[in-house]
Amino acid sequence: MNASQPSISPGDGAPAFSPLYRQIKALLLQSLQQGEWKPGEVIPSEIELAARFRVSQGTVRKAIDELAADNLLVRRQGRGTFVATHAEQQVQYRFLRLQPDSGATMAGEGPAERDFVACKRQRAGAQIARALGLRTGEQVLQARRVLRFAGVPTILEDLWLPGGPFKGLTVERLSGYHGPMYALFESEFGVRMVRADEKLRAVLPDPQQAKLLAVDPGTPLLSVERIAYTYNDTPMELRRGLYRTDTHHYRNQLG
Amino acid sequence: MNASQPSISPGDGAPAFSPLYRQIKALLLQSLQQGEWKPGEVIPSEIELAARFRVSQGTVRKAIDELAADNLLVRRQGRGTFVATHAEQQVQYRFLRLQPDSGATMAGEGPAERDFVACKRQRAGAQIARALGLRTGEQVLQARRVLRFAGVPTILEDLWLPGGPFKGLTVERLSGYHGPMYALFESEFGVRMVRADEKLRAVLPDPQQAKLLAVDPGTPLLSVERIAYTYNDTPMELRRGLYRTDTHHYRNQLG
DNA sequence: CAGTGGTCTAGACCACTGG
DNA sequence: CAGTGGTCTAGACCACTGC
Repeated sequence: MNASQPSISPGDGAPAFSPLYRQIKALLLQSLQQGEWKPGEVIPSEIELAARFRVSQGTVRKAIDELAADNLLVRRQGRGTFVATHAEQQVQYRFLRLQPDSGATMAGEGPAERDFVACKRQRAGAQIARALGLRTGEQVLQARRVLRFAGVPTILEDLWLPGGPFKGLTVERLSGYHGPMYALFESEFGVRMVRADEKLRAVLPDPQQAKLLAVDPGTPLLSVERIAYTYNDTPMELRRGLYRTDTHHYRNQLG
Repeated sequence: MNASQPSISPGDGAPAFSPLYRQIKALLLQSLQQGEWKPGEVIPSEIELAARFRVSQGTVRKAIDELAADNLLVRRQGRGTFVATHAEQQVQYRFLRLQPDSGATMAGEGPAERDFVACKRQRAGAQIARALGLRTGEQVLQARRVLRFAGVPTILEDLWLPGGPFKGLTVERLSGYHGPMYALFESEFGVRMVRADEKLRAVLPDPQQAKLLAVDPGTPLLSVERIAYTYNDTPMELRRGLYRTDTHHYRNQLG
């Protein structure tokens, strides 16, 4: 990497030109992905990184700015720049948009009570395999749980994880852990969820689902299908949730 | 405004210190809000603005960067910086997250067919008034429409607008306009919607709603309540939508 | 070719944190 | 008080647009 020589690749498909700070960003991403710095840890100071990449501090700064905007890094003035993590109280339910209809925050209701109904190995069907980027028949872990708030069952979730990265995950491990599930994935399996896509629908529960949520089978429920991704847009989790929306709602901000 | 003299206000409530570029940002926002530059128009170049505010180009740049991140401005290299608008083909359905289950984009289905069922003046009830920041009994406009895609009724929307800013809006005006409704609001009433909050629920339609959407009354539908805001976090529209999710889904990206 | 935004640098100084 | 990120400046040069 040389300041006066950004590596241009003319004739490329899409980006005929990549500015230096994006190349630095890519290198930082690579370090994150390879675990050089773990979630929650500090990364080297801007000055150190500038020296390492033989680039000005301003260029490193711009690369870090983008990674911070992507929620991969967190800047803290006077302290340093940290690798983002799901294991912090402040951002407990980072990917959960369900809120009680009363103004109260989700955390305000106290931590959810979690009951894991199952956790078992399976061979991936075509649909699951496609969502997780696996081949049909590869091993996946499947788990089901119910979340209760103030004693009321509110969310029923099924989730599928690729068997390889999550080898050794058991229902005991899941049940015994208190804190965000994605924090467990980080610390125990080195898998950090970076972003997710959700598809929402209104549906009616089947009898078993209705029973688990303690609602009448005619109650409309919000179906939330989520695919969560690690670095590099690699899908690492498929989750299908059923949310009760009689006392809660799904909140979304459009900018 | 002076480069060497950022106006610090010690003893303030929250921000004991406001950097220069944020003060510039506030001034630019004020100009946008007062209509000095209208949606779709170019704003002065960075160099001009730097001279006007007696600040370096870099400082103006950072202010504009934030406004662009907020989708209030759009930068176009080689051309200039423009005031964002809803009247552009590229971002036709900026606030509509419903997509057909097939990979196709919404626009790919061709423009929606719109039928306005009603548009009338009302006195705001307590709920509507609160959502729009009005007093109970103030005049509001209420409209209802059905959106069809490929002939299939898919969305039923009720919307409420404050009577003051939207004086003169009629069902003819709405029906005769082709293009995003928010673009009409910009050009005809000088109201630019900047952001919106949505609350989603799964519900069952009442008989009238079911009839308008041509579905069985037992069909679960996605209820989307939206409050849209102009500059300054002023609410300017309440919208209640019912979406069919048998052929479409609501897509959300979590970062 | 002039004008615009985009990148990169170097250096000075400020605000915040922790020992 | 040393070290970190945050702000601001000034100047050089690059990439893109339109005339």
